[in-house]
Amino acid sequence: MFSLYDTMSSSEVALPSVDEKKTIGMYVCGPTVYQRAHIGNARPYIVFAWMKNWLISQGYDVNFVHNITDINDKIYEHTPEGVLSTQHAIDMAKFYNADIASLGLPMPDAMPTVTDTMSQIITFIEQIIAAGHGYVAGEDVYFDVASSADYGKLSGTVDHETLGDGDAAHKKDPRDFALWKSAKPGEDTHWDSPWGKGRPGWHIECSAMAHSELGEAFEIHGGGNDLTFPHHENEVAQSTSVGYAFAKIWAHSGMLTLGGEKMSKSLGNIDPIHAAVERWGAETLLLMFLNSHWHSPVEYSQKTLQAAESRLNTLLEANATVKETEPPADEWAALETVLNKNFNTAEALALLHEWVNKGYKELAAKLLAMFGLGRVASPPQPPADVAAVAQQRLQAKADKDYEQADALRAQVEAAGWLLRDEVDGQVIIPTVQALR
RNA sequence: GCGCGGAUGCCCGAGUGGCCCAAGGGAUGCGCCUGCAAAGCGUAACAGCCGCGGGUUCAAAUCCCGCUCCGCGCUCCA
Repeated sequence: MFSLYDTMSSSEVALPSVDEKKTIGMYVCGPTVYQRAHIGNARPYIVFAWMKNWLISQGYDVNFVHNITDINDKIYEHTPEGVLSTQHAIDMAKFYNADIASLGLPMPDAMPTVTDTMSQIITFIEQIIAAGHGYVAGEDVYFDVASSADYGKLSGTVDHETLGDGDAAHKKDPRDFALWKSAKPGEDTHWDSPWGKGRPGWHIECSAMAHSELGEAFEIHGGGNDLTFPHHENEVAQSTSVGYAFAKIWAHSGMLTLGGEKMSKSLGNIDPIHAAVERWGAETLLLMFLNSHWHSPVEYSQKTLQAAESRLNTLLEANATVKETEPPADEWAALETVLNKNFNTAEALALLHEWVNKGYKELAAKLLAMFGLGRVASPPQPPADVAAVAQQRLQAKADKDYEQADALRAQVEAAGWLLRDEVDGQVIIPTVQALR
Protein backbone atom coordinates (compact mmCIF):
# COMPACT_ATOMS: atom_id res chain seq x y z
CA MET A 1 0.00 0.00 0.00
CA PHE A 2 1.56 3.25 -1.18
CA SER A 3 1.21 6.30 1.06
CA LEU A 4 2.42 9.88 0.87
CA TYR A 5 2.58 12.81 3.24
CA ASP A 6 -0.49 14.91 2.52
CA THR A 7 -0.44 18.61 3.32
CA MET A 8 -4.21 18.82 3.71
CA SER A 9 -4.43 16.30 6.55
CA SER A 10 -0.85 16.71 7.83
CA SER A 11 -0.49 12.96 7.75
CA GLU A 12 0.41 10.13 5.43
CA VAL A 13 -2.49 9.15 3.21
CA ALA A 14 -2.68 5.85 1.38
CA LEU A 15 -3.52 5.45 -2.28
CA PRO A 16 -6.36 3.07 -3.13
CA SER A 17 -5.07 -0.43 -3.83
CA VAL A 18 -4.61 -1.48 -7.44
CA ASP A 19 -7.78 -3.56 -7.15
CA GLU A 20 -9.79 -0.60 -5.94
CA LYS A 21 -8.47 1.81 -8.54
CA LYS A 22 -5.93 0.92 -11.15
CA THR A 23 -5.43 4.30 -12.78
CA ILE A 24 -3.84 7.02 -10.71
CA GLY A 25 -4.33 10.62 -11.76
CA MET A 26 -1.37 12.82 -10.90
CA TYR A 27 -1.30 16.56 -11.55
CA VAL A 28 1.94 18.42 -10.97
CA CYS A 29 2.15 22.19 -11.29
CA GLY A 30 4.59 23.17 -13.98
CA PRO A 31 6.40 26.40 -14.67
CA THR A 32 5.25 29.74 -15.89
CA VAL A 33 7.25 30.01 -19.08
CA TYR A 34 8.75 33.46 -19.07
CA GLN A 35 12.43 32.54 -18.90
CA ARG A 36 14.48 29.37 -18.81
CA ALA A 37 13.65 27.12 -15.91
CA HIS A 38 16.20 26.53 -13.17
CA ILE A 39 17.17 23.29 -11.52
CA GLY A 40 14.92 24.00 -8.53
CA ASN A 41 11.95 24.11 -10.88
CA ALA A 42 12.87 20.64 -12.04
CA ARG A 43 12.55 19.00 -8.66
CA PRO A 44 8.76 18.43 -8.68
CA TYR A 45 8.99 17.01 -12.18
CA ILE A 46 11.81 14.68 -11.15
CA VAL A 47 10.13 13.50 -7.94
CA PHE A 48 6.81 12.76 -9.60
CA ALA A 49 8.34 11.17 -12.68
CA TRP A 50 10.13 8.78 -10.31
CA MET A 51 6.88 8.23 -8.49
CA LYS A 52 5.11 7.44 -11.71
CA ASN A 53 7.73 4.83 -12.55
CA TRP A 54 7.41 3.31 -9.13
CA LEU A 55 3.62 3.16 -9.17
CA ILE A 56 3.68 1.49 -12.57
CA SER A 57 6.03 -1.15 -11.18
CA GLN A 58 3.47 -1.64 -8.42
CA GLY A 59 0.82 -2.45 -10.99
CA TYR A 60 -0.89 0.91 -11.41
CA ASP A 61 -1.49 2.89 -14.55
CA VAL A 62 -0.50 6.50 -14.03
CA ASN A 63 -1.72 9.55 -15.86
CA PHE A 64 0.94 12.16 -15.16
CA VAL A 65 -0.22 15.66 -16.09
CA HIS A 66 2.25 18.53 -15.93
CA ASN A 67 0.98 21.89 -17.09
CA ILE A 68 2.61 24.82 -18.78
CA THR A 69 1.40 28.22 -17.67
CA ASP A 70 1.71 30.21 -20.85
CA ILE A 71 -0.41 33.21 -19.88
CA ASN A 72 0.73 35.35 -16.97
CA ASP A 73 1.84 38.86 -16.07
CA LYS A 74 5.42 37.66 -15.86
CA ILE A 75 5.35 36.65 -19.49
CA TYR A 76 4.33 40.12 -20.59
CA GLU A 77 7.11 41.58 -18.48
CA HIS A 78 9.80 39.31 -19.86
CA THR A 79 8.88 39.29 -23.52
CA PRO A 80 11.64 41.01 -25.52
CA GLU A 81 10.81 44.09 -27.52
CA GLY A 82 9.29 43.26 -30.89
CA VAL A 83 8.29 39.72 -29.96
CA LEU A 84 4.74 38.59 -29.36
CA SER A 85 4.22 37.35 -25.80
CA THR A 86 2.59 34.21 -27.17
CA GLN A 87 5.70 33.49 -29.20
CA HIS A 88 7.94 34.10 -26.21
CA ALA A 89 5.87 31.63 -24.16
CA ILE A 90 6.09 29.05 -26.93
CA ASP A 91 9.86 29.47 -27.11
CA MET A 92 10.32 29.10 -23.38
CA ALA A 93 7.96 26.10 -23.22
CA LYS A 94 10.07 24.38 -25.88
CA PHE A 95 13.16 24.99 -23.79
CA TYR A 96 11.42 23.58 -20.73
CA ASN A 97 10.46 20.42 -22.58
CA ALA A 98 13.99 19.96 -23.84
CA ASP A 99 15.38 20.67 -20.38
CA ILE A 100 13.34 18.05 -18.57
CA ALA A 101 13.80 15.58 -21.42
CA SER A 102 17.56 15.87 -20.88
CA LEU A 103 17.16 14.44 -17.39
CA GLY A 104 16.43 10.99 -18.78
CA LEU A 105 13.08 10.37 -17.10
CA PRO A 106 9.75 9.73 -18.80
CA MET A 107 7.96 12.78 -20.12
CA PRO A 108 4.55 13.60 -18.62
CA ASP A 109 1.57 11.94 -20.29
CA ALA A 110 0.03 15.35 -20.92
CA MET A 111 1.38 18.88 -20.81
CA PRO A 112 -1.65 21.12 -21.20
CA THR A 113 -1.33 24.84 -21.70
CA VAL A 114 -3.65 27.58 -20.54
CA THR A 115 -4.14 28.72 -24.09
CA ASP A 116 -5.46 25.34 -25.12
CA THR A 117 -7.74 25.09 -22.10
CA MET A 118 -9.39 28.49 -22.51
CA SER A 119 -12.94 27.33 -23.22
CA GLN A 120 -12.92 24.97 -20.23
CA ILE A 121 -11.60 27.79 -18.04
CA ILE A 122 -14.41 30.11 -19.09
CA THR A 123 -17.00 27.39 -18.51
CA PHE A 124 -15.50 26.69 -15.12
CA ILE A 125 -15.73 30.35 -14.10
CA GLU A 126 -19.36 30.42 -15.19
CA GLN A 127 -20.02 27.37 -13.01
CA ILE A 128 -18.40 29.05 -10.03
CA ILE A 129 -20.49 32.16 -10.50
CA ALA A 130 -23.63 30.04 -10.91
CA ALA A 131 -22.80 28.19 -7.71
CA GLY A 132 -22.70 31.53 -5.90
CA HIS A 133 -18.97 31.55 -5.22
CA GLY A 134 -17.82 34.06 -7.80
CA TYR A 135 -18.91 37.57 -8.70
CA VAL A 136 -18.41 39.99 -11.52
CA ALA A 137 -16.96 43.40 -10.76
CA GLY A 138 -16.75 45.56 -13.84
CA GLU A 139 -14.96 43.39 -16.40
CA ASP A 140 -13.16 41.35 -13.77
CA VAL A 141 -14.42 38.25 -12.03
CA TYR A 142 -13.42 37.35 -8.48
CA PHE A 143 -13.74 34.35 -6.28
CA ASP A 144 -15.77 35.07 -3.15
CA VAL A 145 -13.54 33.71 -0.40
CA ALA A 146 -16.02 34.46 2.38
CA SER A 147 -18.43 32.01 0.75
CA SER A 148 -15.94 29.18 1.09
CA ALA A 149 -16.26 27.71 4.58
CA ASP A 150 -13.10 25.63 4.39
CA TYR A 151 -10.85 28.33 2.99
CA GLY A 152 -7.42 28.06 4.60
CA LYS A 153 -7.74 24.36 5.36
CA LEU A 154 -4.92 23.28 3.07
CA SER A 155 -2.29 25.83 4.05
CA GLY A 156 -3.49 26.58 7.54
CA THR A 157 -3.48 30.22 6.52
CA VAL A 158 -6.37 31.76 8.39
CA ASP A 159 -5.18 35.21 9.38
CA HIS A 160 -7.69 37.42 7.60
CA GLU A 161 -5.99 40.62 8.64
CA THR A 162 -2.78 40.06 6.77
CA LEU A 163 -4.16 38.49 3.63
CA GLY A 164 -5.07 40.14 0.40
CA ASP A 165 -3.48 42.82 -1.70
CA GLY A 166 -6.20 45.30 -0.79
CA ASP A 167 -5.57 47.58 -3.73
CA ALA A 168 -8.28 46.15 -5.92
CA ALA A 169 -11.08 48.52 -5.11
CA HIS A 170 -13.91 46.36 -6.36
CA LYS A 171 -13.11 43.28 -4.35
CA LYS A 172 -15.68 42.46 -1.70
CA ASP A 173 -13.01 41.03 0.58
CA PRO A 174 -9.24 41.62 0.36
CA ARG A 175 -8.75 37.82 0.30
CA ASP A 176 -10.76 37.49 -2.91
CA PHE A 177 -8.68 36.58 -5.93
CA ALA A 178 -9.19 37.07 -9.64
CA LEU A 179 -10.77 34.37 -11.76
CA TRP A 180 -10.80 36.59 -14.84
CA LYS A 181 -8.84 39.77 -15.46
CA SER A 182 -9.91 42.33 -18.04
CA ALA A 183 -7.41 43.16 -20.74
CA LYS A 184 -5.02 45.98 -19.86
CA PRO A 185 -3.40 48.41 -22.28
CA GLY A 186 -0.16 47.04 -23.67
CA GLU A 187 -1.12 43.39 -23.25
CA ASP A 188 -0.97 41.69 -26.61
CA THR A 189 -3.09 38.68 -25.71
CA HIS A 190 -6.71 38.52 -24.64
CA TRP A 191 -9.67 36.26 -25.14
CA ASP A 192 -13.38 36.91 -25.52
CA SER A 193 -15.51 35.97 -22.57
CA PRO A 194 -18.97 36.70 -21.18
CA TRP A 195 -17.28 39.43 -19.11
CA GLY A 196 -15.41 41.08 -21.95
CA LYS A 197 -11.94 40.69 -23.37
CA GLY A 198 -9.39 39.47 -20.90
CA ARG A 199 -7.51 36.49 -19.55
CA PRO A 200 -7.83 34.01 -16.71
CA GLY A 201 -6.30 34.38 -13.26
CA TRP A 202 -3.42 32.14 -12.35
CA HIS A 203 -5.26 29.84 -9.96
CA ILE A 204 -8.24 28.97 -12.14
CA GLU A 205 -5.90 27.86 -14.89
CA CYS A 206 -4.55 24.95 -12.88
CA SER A 207 -7.93 23.89 -11.53
CA ALA A 208 -9.33 23.86 -15.04
CA MET A 209 -6.39 22.02 -16.60
CA ALA A 210 -6.43 19.43 -13.83
CA HIS A 211 -10.15 18.72 -14.21
CA SER A 212 -9.99 18.86 -17.96
CA GLU A 213 -7.31 16.15 -18.01
CA LEU A 214 -8.16 14.11 -14.93
CA GLY A 215 -11.83 14.67 -14.16
CA GLU A 216 -13.51 15.91 -11.00
CA ALA A 217 -11.43 13.83 -8.65
CA PHE A 218 -7.97 12.36 -8.87
CA GLU A 219 -5.36 10.95 -6.54
CA ILE A 220 -2.27 13.14 -6.33
CA HIS A 221 -1.75 16.87 -6.76
CA GLY A 222 1.90 17.78 -6.53
CA GLY A 223 4.01 20.89 -6.67
CA GLY A 224 6.69 22.80 -4.82
CA ASN A 225 5.79 23.71 -1.26
CA ASP A 226 6.00 27.39 -2.09
CA LEU A 227 2.77 26.95 -4.00
CA THR A 228 0.74 25.77 -1.03
CA PHE A 229 -0.53 29.25 -0.42
CA PRO A 230 -2.11 30.96 -2.18
CA HIS A 231 -2.05 28.92 -5.36
CA HIS A 232 -3.16 25.52 -4.12
CA GLU A 233 -5.42 26.94 -1.43
CA ASN A 234 -7.22 28.83 -4.18
CA GLU A 235 -7.38 25.81 -6.41
CA VAL A 236 -9.08 23.90 -3.62
CA ALA A 237 -11.55 26.72 -3.07
CA GLN A 238 -12.44 26.89 -6.77
CA SER A 239 -12.79 23.19 -7.37
CA THR A 240 -14.70 22.33 -4.24
CA SER A 241 -17.00 25.32 -4.77
CA VAL A 242 -18.60 23.52 -7.72
CA GLY A 243 -18.76 20.24 -5.85
CA TYR A 244 -15.65 18.52 -7.14
CA ALA A 245 -13.78 16.23 -4.76
CA PHE A 246 -10.45 17.30 -6.31
CA ALA A 247 -7.17 15.80 -5.09
CA LYS A 248 -6.99 13.00 -2.55
CA ILE A 249 -3.37 13.75 -1.65
CA TRP A 250 -1.56 17.09 -1.71
CA ALA A 251 2.12 16.35 -2.08
CA HIS A 252 4.44 19.32 -1.68
CA SER A 253 8.09 18.85 -2.48
CA GLY A 254 10.81 20.69 -0.59
CA MET A 255 12.78 23.61 -1.98
CA LEU A 256 16.17 23.52 -3.57
CA THR A 257 18.22 26.11 -1.72
CA LEU A 258 21.33 27.97 -2.72
CA GLY A 259 23.30 29.62 0.03
CA GLY A 260 20.57 28.58 2.45
CA GLU A 261 17.90 30.45 0.54
CA LYS A 262 15.29 29.17 -1.84
CA MET A 263 16.53 29.10 -5.41
CA SER A 264 14.14 31.41 -7.20
CA LYS A 265 13.94 33.51 -10.27
CA SER A 266 13.01 36.59 -8.30
CA LEU A 267 15.97 36.26 -5.93
CA GLY A 268 18.22 35.61 -8.91
CA ASN A 269 20.18 32.84 -7.19
CA ILE A 270 19.51 30.37 -9.93
CA ASP A 271 21.24 27.79 -12.06
CA PRO A 272 19.30 26.95 -15.23
CA ILE A 273 18.54 23.28 -15.86
CA HIS A 274 20.49 23.20 -19.09
CA ALA A 275 23.57 24.69 -17.43
CA ALA A 276 23.33 22.30 -14.49
CA VAL A 277 23.00 19.28 -16.78
CA GLU A 278 25.89 20.45 -18.89
CA ARG A 279 28.16 20.95 -15.91
CA TRP A 280 27.21 17.99 -13.74
CA GLY A 281 25.36 15.55 -15.96
CA ALA A 282 21.83 14.30 -15.39
CA GLU A 283 22.87 11.31 -13.27
CA THR A 284 24.72 13.41 -10.71
CA LEU A 285 21.78 15.78 -10.37
CA LEU A 286 19.34 12.90 -9.97
CA LEU A 287 21.53 11.31 -7.31
CA MET A 288 21.68 14.58 -5.44
CA PHE A 289 17.89 14.67 -5.21
CA LEU A 290 17.64 10.94 -4.55
CA ASN A 291 19.82 11.30 -1.46
CA SER A 292 17.23 13.25 0.47
CA HIS A 293 13.58 12.90 1.13
CA TRP A 294 11.33 14.56 -1.46
CA HIS A 295 9.71 16.57 1.31
CA SER A 296 12.98 18.05 2.63
CA PRO A 297 14.97 20.98 1.33
CA VAL A 298 18.19 20.27 -0.55
CA GLU A 299 21.14 22.62 -0.57
CA TYR A 300 22.54 23.07 -4.06
CA SER A 301 26.24 23.51 -3.45
CA GLN A 302 29.56 22.47 -4.87
CA LYS A 303 29.92 20.10 -1.93
CA THR A 304 26.53 18.46 -2.40
CA LEU A 305 27.14 17.98 -6.09
CA GLN A 306 30.65 16.64 -5.65
CA ALA A 307 29.42 14.12 -3.12
CA ALA A 308 26.76 13.02 -5.60
CA GLU A 309 29.38 12.76 -8.32
CA SER A 310 31.63 10.63 -6.13
CA ARG A 311 28.68 8.45 -5.34
CA LEU A 312 28.00 8.01 -9.04
CA ASN A 313 31.60 6.96 -9.64
CA THR A 314 31.37 4.48 -6.81
CA LEU A 315 28.26 2.94 -8.35
CA LEU A 316 29.83 2.80 -11.80
CA GLU A 317 32.94 1.08 -10.46
CA ALA A 318 31.09 -1.41 -8.35
CA ASN A 319 28.74 -2.22 -11.19
CA ALA A 320 31.66 -2.84 -13.53
CA THR A 321 33.67 -5.06 -11.19
CA VAL A 322 31.42 -6.91 -8.76
CA LYS A 323 30.49 -10.42 -9.87
CA GLU A 324 26.85 -11.23 -10.30
CA THR A 325 25.18 -13.08 -7.45
CA GLU A 326 21.69 -14.43 -7.02
CA PRO A 327 19.72 -12.28 -4.53
CA PRO A 328 17.45 -13.72 -1.85
CA ALA A 329 14.00 -14.40 -3.26
CA ASP A 330 12.21 -11.63 -1.37
CA GLU A 331 14.82 -8.92 -1.76
CA TRP A 332 12.58 -6.66 -3.84
CA ALA A 333 10.14 -6.50 -0.94
CA ALA A 334 12.66 -4.47 1.04
CA LEU A 335 12.43 -1.78 -1.61
CA GLU A 336 8.65 -1.85 -1.53
CA THR A 337 8.72 -1.28 2.20
CA VAL A 338 10.75 1.92 1.98
CA LEU A 339 9.29 3.35 -1.21
CA ASN A 340 5.68 2.65 -0.38
CA LYS A 341 6.02 4.45 2.91
CA ASN A 342 6.11 8.07 1.88
CA PHE A 343 8.45 7.41 -1.04
CA ASN A 344 11.67 7.30 0.93
CA THR A 345 14.25 7.53 -1.86
CA ALA A 346 17.16 7.95 0.54
CA GLU A 347 16.44 4.50 1.94
CA ALA A 348 16.04 3.16 -1.57
CA LEU A 349 19.45 4.58 -2.41
CA ALA A 350 20.99 2.79 0.56
CA LEU A 351 19.42 -0.41 -0.72
CA LEU A 352 20.76 0.28 -4.19
CA HIS A 353 24.31 0.46 -2.87
CA GLU A 354 23.78 -2.80 -1.04
CA TRP A 355 22.52 -4.50 -4.19
CA VAL A 356 25.30 -3.16 -6.37
CA ASN A 357 27.94 -4.15 -3.83
CA LYS A 358 26.52 -7.63 -3.43
CA GLY A 359 26.20 -8.14 -7.18
CA TYR A 360 22.41 -8.32 -7.39
CA LYS A 361 22.74 -6.93 -10.88
CA GLU A 362 19.26 -7.55 -12.15
CA LEU A 363 17.61 -5.92 -9.17
CA ALA A 364 20.04 -3.03 -9.21
CA ALA A 365 19.49 -2.44 -12.92
CA LYS A 366 15.75 -2.42 -12.42
CA LEU A 367 16.01 0.11 -9.63
CA LEU A 368 18.51 2.26 -11.51
CA ALA A 369 16.29 2.35 -14.58
CA MET A 370 13.35 3.45 -12.47
CA PHE A 371 15.27 6.43 -11.19
CA GLY A 372 16.52 7.45 -14.62
CA LEU A 373 19.99 6.04 -13.94
CA GLY A 374 19.86 3.24 -16.48
CA ARG A 375 23.25 4.18 -17.88
CA VAL A 376 24.88 3.29 -14.58
CA ALA A 377 23.81 -0.32 -15.09
CA SER A 378 24.53 -0.26 -18.82
CA PRO A 379 27.29 2.28 -19.34
CA PRO A 380 28.61 3.09 -22.80
CA GLN A 381 31.49 1.03 -24.19
CA PRO A 382 34.83 2.79 -24.28
CA PRO A 383 35.45 4.46 -27.65
CA ALA A 384 37.92 2.75 -29.99
CA ASP A 385 40.74 5.21 -29.35
CA VAL A 386 40.47 4.79 -25.59
CA ALA A 387 40.39 1.02 -25.94
CA ALA A 388 43.45 1.21 -28.19
CA VAL A 389 45.43 3.26 -25.66
CA ALA A 390 44.41 0.83 -22.94
CA GLN A 391 45.77 -1.97 -25.07
CA GLN A 392 49.05 -0.11 -25.58
CA ARG A 393 49.33 0.41 -21.85
CA LEU A 394 49.02 -3.32 -21.36
CA GLN A 395 51.89 -3.87 -23.80
CA ALA A 396 54.05 -1.21 -22.13
CA LYS A 397 53.37 -2.88 -18.83
CA ALA A 398 54.38 -6.26 -20.24
CA ASP A 399 57.58 -4.64 -21.49
CA LYS A 400 58.11 -3.27 -17.98
CA ASP A 401 58.15 0.25 -19.37
CA TYR A 402 56.24 1.55 -16.39
CA GLU A 403 56.77 5.19 -17.13
CA GLN A 404 55.06 4.74 -20.48
CA ALA A 405 52.35 2.56 -18.94
CA ASP A 406 51.53 5.24 -16.37
CA ALA A 407 51.44 7.94 -19.03
CA LEU A 408 49.01 5.90 -21.10
CA ARG A 409 46.86 5.20 -18.07
CA ALA A 410 46.74 8.92 -17.32
CA GLN A 411 45.70 9.50 -20.91
CA VAL A 412 42.80 7.09 -20.58
CA GLU A 413 41.77 8.64 -17.29
CA ALA A 414 41.75 12.07 -18.86
CA ALA A 415 39.21 10.71 -21.32
CA GLY A 416 36.97 9.60 -18.49
CA TRP A 417 37.91 5.96 -17.98
CA LEU A 418 39.73 4.14 -15.23
CA LEU A 419 42.16 1.32 -15.85
CA ARG A 420 42.47 -1.27 -13.18
CA ASP A 421 44.59 -4.41 -13.04
CA GLU A 422 42.44 -7.19 -11.72
CA VAL A 423 43.61 -10.76 -11.18
CA ASP A 424 42.05 -11.80 -14.47
CA GLY A 425 43.39 -8.84 -16.42
CA GLN A 426 42.96 -5.16 -17.06
CA VAL A 427 39.44 -3.72 -16.86
CA ILE A 428 38.20 -0.42 -18.22
CA ILE A 429 35.75 1.34 -15.93
CA PRO A 430 33.61 4.31 -16.88
CA THR A 431 33.56 7.44 -14.73
CA VAL A 432 31.07 10.27 -14.60
CA GLN A 433 32.92 11.86 -17.48
CA ALA A 434 32.29 8.87 -19.72
CA LEU A 435 28.54 9.37 -19.38
CA ARG A 436 28.62 12.84 -20.88
C1' G B 1 3.59 38.16 14.36
C1' C B 2 0.78 33.80 12.40
C1' G B 3 0.85 28.89 9.80
C1' C B 4 3.70 24.70 8.11
C1' G B 5 8.24 21.88 8.00
C1' G B 6 12.94 21.04 10.25
C1' A B 7 17.35 20.53 14.00
C1' U B 8 20.94 13.17 13.94
C1' G B 9 28.62 11.77 13.23
C1' C B 10 33.90 15.90 10.00
C1' C B 11 29.90 16.47 5.85
C1' C B 12 25.22 14.86 3.20
C1' G B 13 21.40 12.00 5.13
C1' A B 14 17.84 7.65 6.80
C1' G B 15 15.51 6.12 11.09
C1' U B 16 8.78 8.40 14.53
C1' G B 17 8.25 3.79 21.24
C1' G B 18 12.00 -1.83 22.36
C1' C B 19 15.44 -5.49 16.55
C1' C B 20 19.31 1.85 17.43
C1' C B 21 25.50 1.60 21.97
C1' A B 22 21.55 4.90 15.24
C1' A B 23 21.18 2.74 7.70
C1' G B 24 23.59 4.32 3.26
C1' G B 25 26.89 7.64 1.01
C1' G B 26 30.93 11.40 0.95
C1' A B 27 35.64 12.87 3.13
C1' U B 28 39.81 10.33 6.54
C1' G B 29 44.54 7.09 9.13
C1' C B 30 47.16 2.41 8.96
C1' G B 31 48.16 -2.63 6.93
C1' C B 32 47.80 -6.45 3.10
C1' C B 33 47.73 -6.35 -2.05
C1' U B 34 50.17 -3.58 -6.56
C1' G B 35 55.92 -2.16 -10.74
C1' C B 36 53.13 2.22 -8.88
C1' A B 37 48.02 2.89 -8.42
C1' A B 38 42.84 2.04 -8.00
C1' A B 39 39.44 -1.23 -6.18
C1' G B 40 39.04 -5.08 -2.67
C1' C B 41 40.03 -7.15 2.06
C1' G B 42 41.53 -6.28 7.11
C1' U B 43 41.86 -2.41 10.59
C1' A B 44 41.49 2.48 12.99
C1' A B 45 39.03 6.59 13.96
C1' C B 46 34.01 7.47 13.57
C1' A B 47 26.90 10.58 17.11
C1' G B 48 29.16 8.20 24.85
C1' C B 49 23.31 8.93 24.16
C1' C B 50 20.30 12.00 18.10
C1' G B 51 19.37 21.35 19.10
C1' C B 52 18.50 22.86 24.74
C1' G B 53 15.55 22.06 29.36
C1' G B 54 11.72 19.38 31.66
C1' G B 55 7.99 15.28 31.52
C1' U B 56 5.33 10.46 30.22
C1' U B 57 6.77 5.14 29.95
C1' C B 58 9.24 -1.09 32.25
C1' A B 59 11.43 1.14 27.59
C1' A B 60 12.30 7.52 23.65
C1' A B 61 16.41 9.98 18.53
C1' U B 62 11.26 8.50 18.18
C1' C B 63 5.39 10.64 22.46
C1' C B 64 4.02 15.43 25.55
C1' C B 65 5.27 20.63 27.35
C1' G B 66 8.53 24.90 27.17
C1' C B 67 12.73 27.25 24.82
C1' U B 68 16.52 28.36 20.99
C1' C B 69 17.89 28.33 16.01
C1' C B 70 16.95 27.40 10.58
C1' G B 71 13.85 26.98 6.03
C1' C B 72 9.19 27.90 3.36
C1' G B 73 4.55 30.60 3.06
C1' C B 74 1.46 34.91 4.43
C1' U B 75 -1.26 36.69 -3.02
C1' C B 76 5.67 37.06 -8.30
C1' C B 77 7.38 31.97 -7.15
C1' A B 78 8.47 24.60 -8.42
